[in-house]
Amino acid sequence: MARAATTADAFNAVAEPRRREILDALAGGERPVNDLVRELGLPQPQVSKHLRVLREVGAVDVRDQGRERLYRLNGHALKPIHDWVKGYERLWSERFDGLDQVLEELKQKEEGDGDGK
Amino acid sequence: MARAATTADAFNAVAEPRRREILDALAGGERPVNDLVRELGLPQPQVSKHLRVLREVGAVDVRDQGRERLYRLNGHALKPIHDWVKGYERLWSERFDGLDQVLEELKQKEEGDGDGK
DNA sequence: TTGACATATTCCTATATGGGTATATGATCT
DNA sequence: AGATCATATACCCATATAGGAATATGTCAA
Repeated sequence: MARAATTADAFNAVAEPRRREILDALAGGERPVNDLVRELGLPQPQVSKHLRVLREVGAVDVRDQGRERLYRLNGHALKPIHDWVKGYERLWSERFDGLDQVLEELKQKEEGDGDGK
Repeated sequence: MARAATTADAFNAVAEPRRREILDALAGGERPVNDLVRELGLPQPQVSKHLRVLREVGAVDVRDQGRERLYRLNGHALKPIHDWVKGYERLWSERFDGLDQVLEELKQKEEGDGDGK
C-alpha cells in the first residue's frame, strides 16, 4: 500500500507546509481564494487543491458569496493533533519543572473541568 | 514533485499512525525493537523501517546493548508540532472561555518565562 | 564453528502525491 | 448574449511511499 491519503486525517493534511500556511492565513478570519493566492504567492490552482484537502478533513468550511468562495478556518479538526502532541509537552516545557508546577497544573485542570462551557 | 519525504520533518514522520503508536509505546521508556514488534503486532521489518524514519527526524535515539538495540523517545522533535497547533487551542478549549481566563493564562506564561529552569 | 537470536536492509509493487499548464464551471456586468 | 472575473477540475509527470517477502548483518551461546 502507498502512503495514506492526505485527506485521510488532519495529521496527513497538515503535513504539507503550504496547507499549514493556509490555515494560519485563515486564522485572521474568512477569506476568498484570491486573497490567499496573493498572500502565499502560489498559483491559484494549487491553492484550490490545498483548500480541497483541508475541506475534506474538515479543517476549513466554505461559503459562497457572489462569485467568490469564502473559506473559514475550522479549528476543531486540529484538536486530535493537539491532544496527541500535548502528551509530550512535559518533555521540553519549562512549565513542567518541579513537582509544585505539576500539581498546580492539575489543580487548574480540575477547575477548568468543573465549571464547564 | 511528489509528496515531501516522510523524513522531511516531524509533521510528515508523525502523519503515519503506526509511527505515533511507536512513539507512544516509547513514552514509557527505552525499549528494544522486538518489544515494539510484540506490542504493536507488526512485522519486524516494518517496525525497523518506521524506527528509521523516526530516527531521521530526531524523534528517537538508539543505543546498542548486546544484540539488542534500545530505542528511546526524544520528545524535542515534536515541539514544532506542538508549537504550531497550540496556536489553535483556543478554538476548542474551554480554558479559553472568558477574558479573565485569557488574562490568567497570560499571567502564568509570564511567571513561567520569568523564572526559567 | 555452528547455530540461534535480534535487527536492518533490499527488492518489489500499487498508489497517491504536488507541481505545472490548460481548461471547465459559475457568477457578474455591459 | 458576450466578456470578464473567481474558482475548480483535468491531465501529465516524477517521486516516495507502506507493505510484503526474502535476505543480510551482527551478536551471543554451545
